[in-house]
Amino acid sequence: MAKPLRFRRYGRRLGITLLFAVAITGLWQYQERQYRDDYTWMGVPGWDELTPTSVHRVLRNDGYLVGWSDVRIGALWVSYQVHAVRDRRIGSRPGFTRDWRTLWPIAPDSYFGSGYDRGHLAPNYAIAAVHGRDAQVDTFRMSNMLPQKPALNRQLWQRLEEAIMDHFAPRFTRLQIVTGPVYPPSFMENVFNRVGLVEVPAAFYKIIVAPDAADPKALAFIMPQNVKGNEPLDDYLVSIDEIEARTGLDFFPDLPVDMEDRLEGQTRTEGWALDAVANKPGRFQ
DNA sequence: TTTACTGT
Repeated sequence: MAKPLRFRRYGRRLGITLLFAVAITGLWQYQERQYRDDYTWMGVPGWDELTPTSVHRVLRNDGYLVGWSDVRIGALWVSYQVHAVRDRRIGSRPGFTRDWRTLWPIAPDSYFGSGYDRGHLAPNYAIAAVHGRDAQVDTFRMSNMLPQKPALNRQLWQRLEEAIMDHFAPRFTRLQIVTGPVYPPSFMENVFNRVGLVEVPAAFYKIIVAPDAADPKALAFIMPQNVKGNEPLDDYLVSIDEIEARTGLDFFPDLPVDMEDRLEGQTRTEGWALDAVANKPGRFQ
């Protein structure tokens, strides 16, 4: 007699729990889709082949998404959008913070004494100017940092980020940016090349897309760690296909096939006026 | 000030 009653009660509790789970999952997925639409174009980056070094999970932030790898112990990509802004003032630089979602202990002081900078993937200035203070604070999470040589971080890379906001963004309604690391071909040969737990990339890529142009345009760069900093930006132009080959990632997976070749298979610079900024000196010399 | 960071 007691048994069926207990079972009924248990069943009701299970039903309520399930209902909650469905509701919360639905809400979460709705929010997830919202984020993906706001921060990506033609789909979230994925992987071509299921290998340990290409698997990642998505961390959502205010203003940008991170594809986080628990094998590299670092981001494989960040995705965000920018547009030209009239008010160029931003808040002061917030402090670096731990990101508990990574589970790996990566502290703000983990890079101290390594000779590497804590290089932003989603940049402080652009995210702050376009998406506001909360988003700016999120860019200082350690999950958004990778070890970057000072000459690259403070000069060549900084010049590219400045060109995006000052020169490219005003030419189009909005830009979709995807940026991240390029690792050496052999995982085992680089496996102990780490700052703390974070694997040191050999180079960094940045993809810039103007999606709303009548004929969508893309620019892509790969910049190695060892640069002087004053090189012309266009020395590092590549196709998106080359970045896909060197990272194992698949960018803009929802692109129609005919557009894919034009956008990803070639390096086309017309419409960007790259010459006007390629040799512009950096702010920090 | 308005674009990086550094055992500040």
